[in-house]
Amino acid sequence: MSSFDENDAFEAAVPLSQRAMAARSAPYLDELNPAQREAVETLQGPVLMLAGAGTGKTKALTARIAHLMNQGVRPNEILAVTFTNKAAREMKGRVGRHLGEAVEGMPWLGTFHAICVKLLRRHGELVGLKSNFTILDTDDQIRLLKQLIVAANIDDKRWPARALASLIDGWKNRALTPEKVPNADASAFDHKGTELYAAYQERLKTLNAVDFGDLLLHMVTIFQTHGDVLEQYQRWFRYILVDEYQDTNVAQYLWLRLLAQKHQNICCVGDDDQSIYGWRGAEVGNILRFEKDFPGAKVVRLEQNYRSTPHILAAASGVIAGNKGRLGKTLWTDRDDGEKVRLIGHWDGEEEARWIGEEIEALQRGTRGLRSHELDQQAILVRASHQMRAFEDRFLTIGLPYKVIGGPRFYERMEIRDAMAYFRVACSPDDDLAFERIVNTPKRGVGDKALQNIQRAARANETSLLEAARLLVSAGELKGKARGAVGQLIEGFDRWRAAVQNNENHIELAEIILEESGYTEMWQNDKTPEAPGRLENLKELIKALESFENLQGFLEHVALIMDNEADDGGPKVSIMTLHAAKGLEFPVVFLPGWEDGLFPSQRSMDESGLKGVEEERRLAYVGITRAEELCTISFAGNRRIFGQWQSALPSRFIDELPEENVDVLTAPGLYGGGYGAAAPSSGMQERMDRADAYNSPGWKRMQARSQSRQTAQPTETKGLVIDATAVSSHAKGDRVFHQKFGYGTVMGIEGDKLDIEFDKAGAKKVVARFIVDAAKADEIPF
DNA sequence: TCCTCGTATGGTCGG
DNA sequence: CATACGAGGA
Repeated sequence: MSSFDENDAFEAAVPLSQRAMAARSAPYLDELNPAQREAVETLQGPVLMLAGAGTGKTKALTARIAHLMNQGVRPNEILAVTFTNKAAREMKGRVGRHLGEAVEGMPWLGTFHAICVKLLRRHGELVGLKSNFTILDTDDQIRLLKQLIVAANIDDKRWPARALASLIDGWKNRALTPEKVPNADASAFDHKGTELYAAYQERLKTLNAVDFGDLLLHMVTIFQTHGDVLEQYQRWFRYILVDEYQDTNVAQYLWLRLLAQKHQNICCVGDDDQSIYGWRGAEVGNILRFEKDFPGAKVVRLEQNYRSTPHILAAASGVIAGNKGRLGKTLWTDRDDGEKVRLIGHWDGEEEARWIGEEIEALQRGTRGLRSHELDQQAILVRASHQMRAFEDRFLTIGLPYKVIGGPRFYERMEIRDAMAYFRVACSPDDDLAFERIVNTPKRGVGDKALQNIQRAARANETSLLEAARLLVSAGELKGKARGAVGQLIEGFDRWRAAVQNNENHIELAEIILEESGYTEMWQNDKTPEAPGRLENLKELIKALESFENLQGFLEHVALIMDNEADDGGPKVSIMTLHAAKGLEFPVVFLPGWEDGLFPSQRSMDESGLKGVEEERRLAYVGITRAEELCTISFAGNRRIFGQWQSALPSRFIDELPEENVDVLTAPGLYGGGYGAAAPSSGMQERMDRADAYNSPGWKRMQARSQSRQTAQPTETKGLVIDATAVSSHAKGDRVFHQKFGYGTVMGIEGDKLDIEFDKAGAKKVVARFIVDAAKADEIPF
């Protein structure tokens, strides 16, 4: 990453300040280029570090922290905020390495949300919260809102809770409490929006709960209304660092400004070209306006890119140039040219997945005339998570190891949420939402009626649901089956709660809770194919408890951290969304699905027009700049969406790739031409012209085949002839063996694919020719 | 109260 | 295509 020549040149050309001289021996400074060094050494006053993709931003940030400490600043005087847990973790690790010791000493390095939780636990009473408030996730939030909508006699079909949730989130992102919602928004949600918002906040208060947006909103409110508290922290946090500043929303911006007002020692790092979170309230305006907000701010541009080849860089720059109102940076690199960005069109999404799979294997073996790359050096970045399926299907059938990053989250699985609900009630008995979730899970004969009874009693006596249930049980007001079962459940919670308070071993306790409540048993008795997997997940959950001191600590962690990173064994190809890829880099990157409507996404364009397209374009920029050596963009002419075949045109962003940095590939034998062959000798603009493509013979042929494929029963798919005997040689219930997944039982047959419940790997769909009878498994020399 | 089946309906992106 | 929900029967 670094070059000594550079530093020599710098030292010769630029007179060093005394401080720099004094710190000259510090190794973290020697590794920096001039711009990075300036950003690191300007400790006093506001600094905006405009850091392009791959310009060593994290390095500069961590060096700055190290430098602060070197100058005698204590770790707890530094407030360092990031957006994602991933970024926080990485920074912790890097700072730790700089200092050569544990970073326990940096208590205020974390995400906005994590830091706000910490503050709110201390000062929550100023907004009516007890310090043990619970944090609702999106699911809880929606269910709560739905209750309120129904209670207000509004048709929740026409006015869905989801819509209300995003409306309220939007207000919270803009730091608007119910009283502050502008009149212009009064007509929102059938003119009931503001009213429902206020009701929701009230409800949260009585539940002693907050949602994600509240974490910021409440802290801003406290800072604005309690000068003494604000001042305390202004004095405390002498130095503030903010990562990904382009992604801050208004509430976060206000929060930062309030804290930095006094000493103005704030260093914001960001890249306006990588602002991709507008949909959740991010305001690029915050970064564009920095110099106005903090007069006298020093702006440092990091423009030397250490990550990508010139072709990749130029392609990315070409695309992003289409955006207006940028701060503007000119990225450069001294690396060798390398490969051009590769562009290829496919017949449909499955072809695309097949081609990419083969390409990945070829690159792994090094048979493309290119450097060979292990699987963990390669990544597929998609726009929308549903695109991942095609790749998973394909990779499963060819046995290509992959991992999905940020896929369906572990903690969002039903069984995990259920188990967590038990833990939540055990820790805080008035967590009504959690109680409601599990009071009839497993089935205890508590139906709608019984639950309504409990809720009525809770309202009448102003108690939690648990206490209300206790009353009803002892008063004998619950009927038959429910009575004994609920009584038993309450006894259980009393016991478990006592155990929590006695600080008994929380891991054993968790197991006991799941055992005694009958929850584990419920899944053991369940005969659906998912059940074993769910039990497995529960074990996983128990294992996760090991790294925490107690249940409360664990619950807090889970509320804020939702990523799962169970990673076992060998190298794997990564599949993730473009959003999840921000901040990462890979030698080899595939960018599939560049079709208008998918990318840029139709929805984004419909909802936000030009602004939407610009954000999508930044997403394209982020995608391309993830690649170090080889970047391959592809699109498919046809894709099935909702089970319907739909044809699409290549993305407009493809037109924006500079011709001289792109190699147009043709996929041999796919559809005898198509885009690549339409006009091989002319320039790329023409070759890739969307109107031309639409009228080209290749396109027509694609259309025609698209029609026939909808109805036809193709005997040939994906260029491979299906072996009829392979299909018929397995029957439902057969024991079979698969090289990668091991032994399993055939649950169903669908053409050439078999639904198999593997003993170890769970339910999978696998092509028949990869399967042998279990009895014959030993004979096969794998 | 529970369970099953049918229908409708919807799919960015995350702390 | 997948899931979510409502209606209806056990």
